[in-house]
Amino acid sequence: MQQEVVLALLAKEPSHGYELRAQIERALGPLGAGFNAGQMYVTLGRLEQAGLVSSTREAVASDRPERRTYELTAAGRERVDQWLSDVTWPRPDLTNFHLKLMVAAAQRLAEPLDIVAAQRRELVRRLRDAQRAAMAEPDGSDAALLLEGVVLRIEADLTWLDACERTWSDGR
Amino acid sequence: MQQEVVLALLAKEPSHGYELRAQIERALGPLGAGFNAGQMYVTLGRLEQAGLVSSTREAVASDRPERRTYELTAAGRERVDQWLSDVTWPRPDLTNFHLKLMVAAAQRLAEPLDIVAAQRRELVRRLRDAQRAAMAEPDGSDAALLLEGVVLRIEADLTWLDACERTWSDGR
DNA sequence: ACGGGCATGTAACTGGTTACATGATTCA
DNA sequence: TGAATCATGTAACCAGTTACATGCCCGT
Repeated sequence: MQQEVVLALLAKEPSHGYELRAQIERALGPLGAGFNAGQMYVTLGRLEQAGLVSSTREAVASDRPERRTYELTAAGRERVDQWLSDVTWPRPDLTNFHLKLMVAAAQRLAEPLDIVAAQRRELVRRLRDAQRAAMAEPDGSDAALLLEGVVLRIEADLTWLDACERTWSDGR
Repeated sequence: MQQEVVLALLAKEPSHGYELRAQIERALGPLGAGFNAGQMYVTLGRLEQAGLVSSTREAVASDRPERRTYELTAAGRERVDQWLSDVTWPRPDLTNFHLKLMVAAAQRLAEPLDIVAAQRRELVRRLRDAQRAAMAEPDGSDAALLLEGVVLRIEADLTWLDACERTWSDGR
């Protein structure tokens, strides 16, 4: 799990690995599912190594198994502040698909238009899934907002596929 | 550079590191700029290690400095075929930003709406840049098509930011 | 007795990225 | 002579990801 995400969650309150993982799965709804449990501990270990978090072994009496509580250090808090004011944003990477079309065309291994069509089928499928998932979430919830973003993205990508089709259907 | 991209280019014709790098920069227009030269050779080395490409040292007579030509192996060609029929697509990752708003709100370190505003300024800036770059490219060129995709994505993200603003401005 | 949830961890792989080093040729 | 271009490489870092191992407690 991304270090920043973990730090972000710890910014709210100290917690332990298992709980953090559960929080992510909860907070992200259907999108947060399916990652390896051990990952959390790898990440936490590295963050501690880097001095961004510190941990204390909790003596949990005759409670559940032993656990280790993590909290942000000063450096960790600073990093979170930085992160909050950071406006980087993942750059769209369309070059892969673009190159796929070019290679297919150059080699005559596959019709570019077929590739576009296959990709569109996939995105339409995902769009449907995302819309369905969105409807399952209570209106105005976090998950619903996230899913709205996903839907908008996919729609934009589908529009781009249309443009690809237009460009590749005449000439080339 | 992503292994698949390199394989894709080699699928067209055998080539050597320097040329591949130049091809990428050319093929992707303004988007392909600014990555470390040595990277190419790291990638090629790993691909060779994996048996996907093979190399021969070219004796280039009294031509330019020594160079090494790479070509796909059978396994490499198979991998390219696979890649062509592969319809995976990068999942939009909006969770980072989403979490940023949640943490900011929970901690009262920053106003969520300020964060949204800052992010919007950044994206508007990028949109402007992308549109300007698109106009500089000849109509119907590869680079123009790519940039159109970039523009569509950014617009979708801006629309999503509007939704974020709406959600976070009432209540919470 | 055992399955499932709680809880933690580790060794290893993978792949992108960087900083840095080397050296030839060409042209002003 | 010295900058620009052609050309190749390497050691190291960083972070995400996986497979796997361990062990407790609780309810059936």
